Amino acid sequence: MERYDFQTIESKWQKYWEEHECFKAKADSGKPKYYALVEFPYPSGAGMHVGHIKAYSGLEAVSRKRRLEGYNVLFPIGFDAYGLPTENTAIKEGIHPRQVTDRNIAKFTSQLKRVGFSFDWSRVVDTTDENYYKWTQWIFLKMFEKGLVFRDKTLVNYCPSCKVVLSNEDSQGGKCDVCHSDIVQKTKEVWYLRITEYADKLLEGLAEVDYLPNIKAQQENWIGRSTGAFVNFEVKNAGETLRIYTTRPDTIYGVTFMVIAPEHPIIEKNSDKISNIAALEDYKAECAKKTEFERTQLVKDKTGVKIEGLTAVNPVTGKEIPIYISDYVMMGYGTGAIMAVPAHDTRDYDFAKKFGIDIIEVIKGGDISKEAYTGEGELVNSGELNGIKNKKDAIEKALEIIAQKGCGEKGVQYKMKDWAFNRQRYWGEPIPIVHCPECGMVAVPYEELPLRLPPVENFEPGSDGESPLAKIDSFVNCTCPKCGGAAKRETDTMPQWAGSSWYFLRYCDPCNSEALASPEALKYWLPVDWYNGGMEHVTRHMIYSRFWHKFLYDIGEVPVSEPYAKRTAQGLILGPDGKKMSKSLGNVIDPNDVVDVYGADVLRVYVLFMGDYEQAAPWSEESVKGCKRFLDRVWSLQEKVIPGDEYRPEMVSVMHRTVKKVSEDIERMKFNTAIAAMMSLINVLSDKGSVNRAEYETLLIMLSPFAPHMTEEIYQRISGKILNEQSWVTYDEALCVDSTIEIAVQVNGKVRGRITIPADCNEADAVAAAKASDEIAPLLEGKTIVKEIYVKGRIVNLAVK
RNA sequence: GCGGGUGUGGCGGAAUUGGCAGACGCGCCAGACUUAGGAUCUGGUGUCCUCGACGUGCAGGUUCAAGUCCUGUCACCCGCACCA
Repeated sequence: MERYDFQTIESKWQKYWEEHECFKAKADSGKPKYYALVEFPYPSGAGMHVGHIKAYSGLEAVSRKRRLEGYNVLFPIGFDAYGLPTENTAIKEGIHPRQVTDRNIAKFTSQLKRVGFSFDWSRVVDTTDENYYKWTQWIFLKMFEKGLVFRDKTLVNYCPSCKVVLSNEDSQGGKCDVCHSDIVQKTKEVWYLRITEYADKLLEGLAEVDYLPNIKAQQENWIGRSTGAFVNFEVKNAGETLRIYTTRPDTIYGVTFMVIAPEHPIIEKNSDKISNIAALEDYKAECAKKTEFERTQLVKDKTGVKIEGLTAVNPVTGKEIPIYISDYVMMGYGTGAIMAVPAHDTRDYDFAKKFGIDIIEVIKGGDISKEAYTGEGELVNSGELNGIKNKKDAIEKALEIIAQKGCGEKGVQYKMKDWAFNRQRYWGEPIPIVHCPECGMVAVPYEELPLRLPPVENFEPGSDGESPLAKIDSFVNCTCPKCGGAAKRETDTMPQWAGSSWYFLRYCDPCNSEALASPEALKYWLPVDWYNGGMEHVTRHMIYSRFWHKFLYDIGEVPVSEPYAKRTAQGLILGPDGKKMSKSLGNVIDPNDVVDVYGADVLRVYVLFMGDYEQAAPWSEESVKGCKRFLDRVWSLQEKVIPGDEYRPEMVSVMHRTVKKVSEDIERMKFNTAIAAMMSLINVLSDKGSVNRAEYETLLIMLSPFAPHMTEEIYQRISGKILNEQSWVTYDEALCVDSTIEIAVQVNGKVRGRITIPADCNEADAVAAAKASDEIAPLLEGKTIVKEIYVKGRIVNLAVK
């Protein structure tokens, strides 16, 4: 028969599906809904990556299976199109980022369609479309209204040569990515979203969702909740207190000094009482110059300066202790000040050793002359706490004492910081705020949204860390919506994470001009039933979007509190050399090349077969060929079709077993073993030399989520029907086993023979059969059987002496 | 340092959760068909010498039985990182 012509046949079915709107999700179908979501791509100029194919092929298989199972499936796609690379390309080519974006989206679209993904193309979302970012701005204003938006100063990476603020990614190693000059830390006033207000809700919400355990762990870690105590230390002759945060109030008797961050306000406030103020300022300036690189590389070497003129008093012991500044304490966590317990904290220990400060043991168990002891043990040198052995009890009692003395209270801290929400770039959503000299920060009225990006000639970065929008007078100068006076627009744009924080809501109702989506659509489709994406997005993107969603839930805009019922992540595809694919290593595989040579079905089967879906696996051209062979064998089975509306008797159990295996494995994302099971089935059928129609149709339906084009074609040829309109195949647990089975017989744990017994054989019969078998009987002669074990359907083991 | 993960043939990986280790695929070897084979088909393929022994990073342990459970240990990968 003719060879499988994938070019013709794949485009034939892609056209058919499109013309018949096979994958369009309809809100009023009467079927149960299923919302499968994949992370929408950033449309880069390089085009699609094989990683995208793997990321989408997983839920693509699930979606196709769900449709055959009778669900109304929403499987959408869109583009997260704002961002720096596009802007840089535009600058380089001297064209507008809009043009670059449109060009890249067109490229991605054609590539995705070529692979035959069953996306609902009528719901495509583009974050840079004004009908979309209108609602991104709308949500921002709602947050502004509810007090979740604020301005604050922060240190940013600044390149003095390019005069531009850089992200951490663009300033790796303390050098500017563009001109390679040294980055300095610069204070700048920027926008923040108060995500920390939602820290507890984000943490608690994890209890009600089905995320992979490691994903939950990463989110918990990112939020980083810790419980402890705030304690106020009186600062002598300054008339104020120094507030610290500690997770170990039980070690308060071991405090021998205090450390505050170099930027701590108490220094400036009391500069008149400090005799070495110049030294402190020098140190502070030195720290500001330190790059991220130096701070992390020089972790072990503690530096600092003692504050001369101020001392603190331990509120529990009354002891007077010195105060130091050091950059190992940061202003951004806790209160920017700590009580140092060198005996039981490695950082404090290093610092104390270097500065010759006392080290007092308060917990027994270590040797503090050698190193800090951070384990548990009996408390000593600790007044009323002495003798307590259990850490929890000790903390409890210490909190009691602190409360009694009125010098502190229980407290909670998070590692998660408020979300710095701005970029000084053109290609992003304008922040819809007006700065009025009279009224301060004023929201752009809702009816004026979208606040459009001005169409300008020159969108290169501004100077002194300003956005390019700052140069455009017609954009900047405006009237205050509140008082009508002259005012200036905010010129920063939103970060890339903004548009992706709610795109899954827009898919539910992508063309709505009255709301971000209609309440009916949201009620019908939410929550997302299954969300799959990369491990690199499980903290930032997922926490940001859960935060936005929870906010929208609180103001009544969405009907459920958690956006994603289930979240999984796929592993990377590595280069053929086993290293992460990168242009510089020249090990990048272009999915187009694979489609050109082998076809879309082969590519899809391979990315799912290459290994455990959740694990990284290297690309292998040879193995791609193996998948090609497999599909070719499925194709050539057409020559061996015989009539039959039911499975042949000898095929019943293997058919049912395979259907069970494939059905279950798709749900568990074990696509590799699902495909392996179908390969085994092909081997069985090849050995038989024939396949009947019932068997073939079942195989085609099982395979269709992976290789939809070929299976549609064959299905139509052998049955005259459309596979996509059929139902998913079912199995009967009782028919999965044969009536007789072969099991192994062990003697003293070693396999010595095998017997064939009825599947429902009882223990006595099985053991008897084992003992009587030709291979086993001789081994038992002259021996005593001490124990007989029979595991039903698996094994007989005879322990003999 | 903290959190997560992974170690199984020449390679990618299976193993119903304590029950025949190496499914399935690649590669390799042999054969068939061929003018030809980098196409296809058939058979073989964990290691070691002959009987039967050894084999899941390493060392112990529990068990009739361990890749799987326990104790210790090593290596690699990813994320966060002076988080008080």
